[in-house]
Amino acid sequence: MHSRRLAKRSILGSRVCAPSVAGDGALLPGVVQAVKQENNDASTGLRRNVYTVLMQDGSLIEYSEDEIVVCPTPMTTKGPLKSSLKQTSCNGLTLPMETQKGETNTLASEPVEDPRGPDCKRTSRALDPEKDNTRSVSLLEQKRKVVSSSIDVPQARKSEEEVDMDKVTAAMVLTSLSTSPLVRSPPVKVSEGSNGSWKDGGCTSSSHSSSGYWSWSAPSDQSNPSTPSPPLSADSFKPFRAPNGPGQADDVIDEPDGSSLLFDEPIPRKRKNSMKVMFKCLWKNCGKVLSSAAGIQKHIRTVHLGRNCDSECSDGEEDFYYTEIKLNTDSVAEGLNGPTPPAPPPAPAPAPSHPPASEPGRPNGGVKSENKLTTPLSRSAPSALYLVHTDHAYQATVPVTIPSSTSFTPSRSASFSVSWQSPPVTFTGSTASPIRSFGEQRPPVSAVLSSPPRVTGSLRKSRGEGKKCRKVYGMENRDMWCTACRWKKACQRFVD
DNA sequence: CGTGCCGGGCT
DNA sequence: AGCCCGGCACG
Repeated sequence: MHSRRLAKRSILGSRVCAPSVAGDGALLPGVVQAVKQENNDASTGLRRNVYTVLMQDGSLIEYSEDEIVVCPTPMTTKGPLKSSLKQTSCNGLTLPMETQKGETNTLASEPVEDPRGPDCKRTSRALDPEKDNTRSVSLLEQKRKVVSSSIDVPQARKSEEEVDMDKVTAAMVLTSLSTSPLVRSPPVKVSEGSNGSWKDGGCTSSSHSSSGYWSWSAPSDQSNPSTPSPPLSADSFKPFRAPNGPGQADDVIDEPDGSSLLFDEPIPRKRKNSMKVMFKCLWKNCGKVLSSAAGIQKHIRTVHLGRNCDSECSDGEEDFYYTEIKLNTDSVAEGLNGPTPPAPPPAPAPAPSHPPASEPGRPNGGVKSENKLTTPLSRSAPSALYLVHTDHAYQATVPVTIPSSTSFTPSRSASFSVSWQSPPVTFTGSTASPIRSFGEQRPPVSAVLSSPPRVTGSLRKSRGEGKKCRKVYGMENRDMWCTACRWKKACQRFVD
């Protein structure tokens, strides 16, 4: 677990400057693509890191850590490409100018030696495991700044464990938001070369997040008591993805309590959380549902994006075209076997009106059988969505349109705001044109007024129209009703 | 009038 | 909190 984390927060992707091959002493910018340790001093057992640096000209060169230095300024402040969406400040070593301009943030003043810098712990470990290298330190510090200036991290707090979890959580949010695989693995594709293609750094975030509205109040701080919407569970972060790669360890970590948070809604839910995660293609008129992220990515890549290369040359664009949905296998089963299966609604067009379900974006292994789940359940994507809906009873979800331009490159210079409270995820600027991809998106307005759509006190909730337990099971089978129905409360099972 | 479910009472 | 039910409102 730890080893994984280390890898996750590694220096990979860092911008550095390294002496040119020409040997003229000039320092050329590059991005760390890989790090390996070499045991080149047998006597002392000293190990040194060797960084494989992707140079601006596209060449890959290995340098020892003494040879490279942190690149003082980003080579590019523009054209962050897709990375603009990637709020992964953790991995984000690319930082917007503003952040670097020594704005004194809380952490900057922290002693560098302190390995417990809230957000850089891992980074530091990964970077500088066992030596005291000033350059490394400076690199470190830079990173620290990056991170801390992007995210407001409380300085002193809780136990280390908690801190850890928080970080994990935060990372989760970021990762899921980023919906980018680039974050996970060092890009192999380098062609764009010198300019603006250092997507790996991927975290030019803060400049965009300015308009962003990050409700960090996540699980612990549900500051909006009147919000009926499900709280931000650790799970909810994952949905978007984190299929393969570094995310794994953390996913595992969060799993246990994530599920409990998952349905933390006013309604009691007795049923076990037997969820199945599926990935649905959001491409217009497609709606293909696959059981693995890899599968759906591949599908999108090949079918919609017309790329034939494998995941390695993916630039992550696929991520914007699919969403994760959660199937409550319980309900499904029940529906299928029960007396009167809850017929899926007419399914208004592609209505991923809900943020992709929340379930550990657990790496679903490789490309599994793509049809395996295209069975009863998945075949009807609508029903899947339906189920997703039912889990958020009171969260009147209003399908919305997002202001989107025609650009196909999803997140270029996009700014967005996200509120975990209720669905609103709003985009400004160009977004993926094929349908809304980020789950629920609403017009900015509603995002700002984060108060969820709720029936106000006096207004009685208009009665549901769908079948309810009573109708479905009849009075004689009262024991089959959902508890709410039994108690004459709003039915939970067949939510409209 | 049947039904969904709010509000509130009881345990 | 879990359970139950009177009674209102909606269709």
